[in-house]
Amino acid sequence: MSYEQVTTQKIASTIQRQVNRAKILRTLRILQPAARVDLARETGLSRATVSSIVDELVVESIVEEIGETISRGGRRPILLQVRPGREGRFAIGFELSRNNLIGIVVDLQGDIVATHRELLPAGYLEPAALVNLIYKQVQHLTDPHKPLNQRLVGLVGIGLGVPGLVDPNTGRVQVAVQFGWHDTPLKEMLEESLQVPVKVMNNVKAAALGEVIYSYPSSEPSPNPRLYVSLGEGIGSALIIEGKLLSGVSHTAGEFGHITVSPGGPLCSCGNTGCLEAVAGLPALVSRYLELARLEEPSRLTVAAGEFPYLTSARFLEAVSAGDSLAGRVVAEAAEQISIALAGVINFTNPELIILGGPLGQVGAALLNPLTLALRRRTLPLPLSQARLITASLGANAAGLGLGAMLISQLSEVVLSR
Amino acid sequence: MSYEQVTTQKIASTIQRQVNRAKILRTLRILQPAARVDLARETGLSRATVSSIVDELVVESIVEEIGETISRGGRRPILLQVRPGREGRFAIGFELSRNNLIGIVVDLQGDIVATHRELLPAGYLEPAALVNLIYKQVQHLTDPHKPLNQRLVGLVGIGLGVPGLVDPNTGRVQVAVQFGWHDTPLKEMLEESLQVPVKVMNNVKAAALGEVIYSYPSSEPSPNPRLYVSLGEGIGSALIIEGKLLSGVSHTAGEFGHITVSPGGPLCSCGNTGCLEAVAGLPALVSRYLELARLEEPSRLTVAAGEFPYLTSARFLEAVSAGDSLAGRVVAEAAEQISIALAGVINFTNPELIILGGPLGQVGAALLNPLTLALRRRTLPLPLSQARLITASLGANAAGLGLGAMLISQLSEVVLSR
DNA sequence: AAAATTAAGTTTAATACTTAAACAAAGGTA
DNA sequence: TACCTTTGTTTAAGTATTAAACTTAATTTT
Repeated sequence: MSYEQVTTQKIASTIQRQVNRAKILRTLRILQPAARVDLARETGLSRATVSSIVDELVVESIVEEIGETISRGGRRPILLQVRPGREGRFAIGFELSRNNLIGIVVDLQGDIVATHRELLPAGYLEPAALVNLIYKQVQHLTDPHKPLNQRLVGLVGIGLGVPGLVDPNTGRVQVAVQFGWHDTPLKEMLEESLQVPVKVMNNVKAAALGEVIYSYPSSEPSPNPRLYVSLGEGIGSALIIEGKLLSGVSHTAGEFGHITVSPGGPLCSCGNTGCLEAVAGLPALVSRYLELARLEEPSRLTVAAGEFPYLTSARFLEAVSAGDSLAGRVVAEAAEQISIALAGVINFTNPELIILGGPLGQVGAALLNPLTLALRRRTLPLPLSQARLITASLGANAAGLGLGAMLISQLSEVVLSR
Repeated sequence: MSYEQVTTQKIASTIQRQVNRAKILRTLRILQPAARVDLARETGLSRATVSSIVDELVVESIVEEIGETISRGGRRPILLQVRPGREGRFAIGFELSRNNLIGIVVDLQGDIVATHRELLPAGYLEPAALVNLIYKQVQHLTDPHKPLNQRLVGLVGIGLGVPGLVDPNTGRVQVAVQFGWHDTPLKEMLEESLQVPVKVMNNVKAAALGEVIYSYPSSEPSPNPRLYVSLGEGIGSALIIEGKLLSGVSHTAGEFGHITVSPGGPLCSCGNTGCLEAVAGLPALVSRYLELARLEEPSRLTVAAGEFPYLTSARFLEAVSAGDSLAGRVVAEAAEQISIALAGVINFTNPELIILGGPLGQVGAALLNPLTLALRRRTLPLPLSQARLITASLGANAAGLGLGAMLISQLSEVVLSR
């Protein structure tokens, strides 16, 4: 296997070495461009050690020299940087949704090097067919100037975000309703096909990782919780602590849509009553809009929203953005309900950052204004004052970026076994 | 300072050494009693390395040889164990409450070696007075057979649980209403007085640590979330992941009592309406009991609960335990409300263990039966099926044990700087 | 312009650890 | 008694780090 021969990184034998390698790589990613002295000063290691490790990293094409800089009264420092693009190390993150497969190449600097979007054929998607599709996309996404058998050189791994319940440790998709999958060993299949490490996880969680990592670029993972909430047809969330996702025993942590916000309220698909999703998921908002319209202003039904059976979530969101006052009211009502669940989670986790994503999460002021007002009522002052509330910014790239960045950052992490 | 000379542990210089030391100590604590071979087999280290590190640990009186065991066809293995009692290393955990200061000595095996309970003088307690009290208790709690200036030899550190808002990193008590403290640097004061490392944290969180650690004794910290909920006058909780407490940006994580469970319900002291604490805190239950009693069965007022002004939380709980049906109804109503908040947190964190503590949390079936029924309605099936619900078991020792065990376990942890 | 100084990076010698392999100790088995 | 096993220790070789010396290459001073 040419891949293994060329890129298998010579495993730094001692833990000491691994720790120092990781330290240097992390420091360089933050300080870059920087000289060996800078790394020595910042890491506390001797210049000799830094030299030795940097040499290793250069041989492994993880780091490169980019010329000298001005002297400050002595030998010129040689500037180093983490190697950008597909010449160095890179990772590919994929997001699978009902209709699309989006692939994103992330380099060592965390930048996007290439993207590819592919429409999926309608109908049932076999796991094996997906593996094939990804195999082909990987060819598209890798360096076209390299010969085919060299394309995977430098690929650290690939990640895949799947809408469904995934065990991120085994990479098995336990349930993916949209595709009718049950206990599908996607990680295994992909690793066999591509011969690179594969990470499979839930797509919302992958998106959360992306939004969180790129919300404070190039900084260290924070020890404080950061929360990502996705508001759309369904409502989900993810909590990230020290750069790691909270997964839970059965990998369902982050379940946000089934928090009870209206005890005794409408019946939810889960069997409980008054779940957030049942009152503030997009389908519920569309129904509520139609209900109010029929009651109060039947004229609207044909103007902004189209005939009764044709009001889709997308059209509803357009109406909100266009400033439709009735739609605005519906969103404001939803904000009230969302605030109940969100205030609970803010009180409970005391996060430093909350990122609102998903179609509804990104409609802007129509949601944010009533939501922040309601949160002020329902949240304890201290945790609320520490929580920055922002809107997601990566769009459809979030999951791919999250997975890519995660794989990249694993290069500068040390895992102490046991 | 004789303390420093005798016990300062010769800092194992390299990271490699630290990691291996920690690995061996952790393994021994689990396998004990065990021979050097066993440790080598289990840790994957060579017998030579194990010998060298064990020798070090014996010199530092952390480990001791306890004689030979039967041969299996060769030289007899020499059994080792972590040194028990105050001859080896030990830690002291204190819990401060309104009326008591409880101190507990925990040894390397996690066992209680000594305890001391002291009634606090009524009235305002100066921080300096507390420091003095603790200083004296430490004398009581250490080995009476040793000369005074040798008593602190082997003391790894002391911990203190305080009812109030504490920054566990700086050890400053930000607010402790019961004692009228504001931004009090207790850790600093105690370290200056005692010359040992001090950890100060919130008492409920310390109790959570204790209950969680001792619920699965001697096992490794789980990567899955474990939740401790304290139900009493106030309602609080703590979430523990990988053996570490979720603290939050402003150290208020775990706030459970101010989750909205009854939107538009009764006004809470925090300003919000329908908080869990406002409807299921003990004062609310007492009021509710009196309300129902007056309405339905005025005769009870003089029987089980005493005259109107004399029904205390304690008496109410006695009535519950005695099987008073009206009190049972009140608790069942509270269980319904608690289930709303708890279901939300179970869905959100997907814990493997939930420990109910606090006076109300431990009343037994009167709470557990309606609570488990309600949880079944409000929680998603998968997370619920994975969550084991148990009752706290350490009583007043929980916080002290938690702090002691935490300090002890830090001996076998490696912190990678930066 | 030569000499002195400064700074970056490399080499070297000393030190610290780990490990495989040899060895010693102390038992069993045939 | 001879031989094998197992535990624990010692030894020699290999891997890493570091302080200090050294090299390289500039700037500053005289």
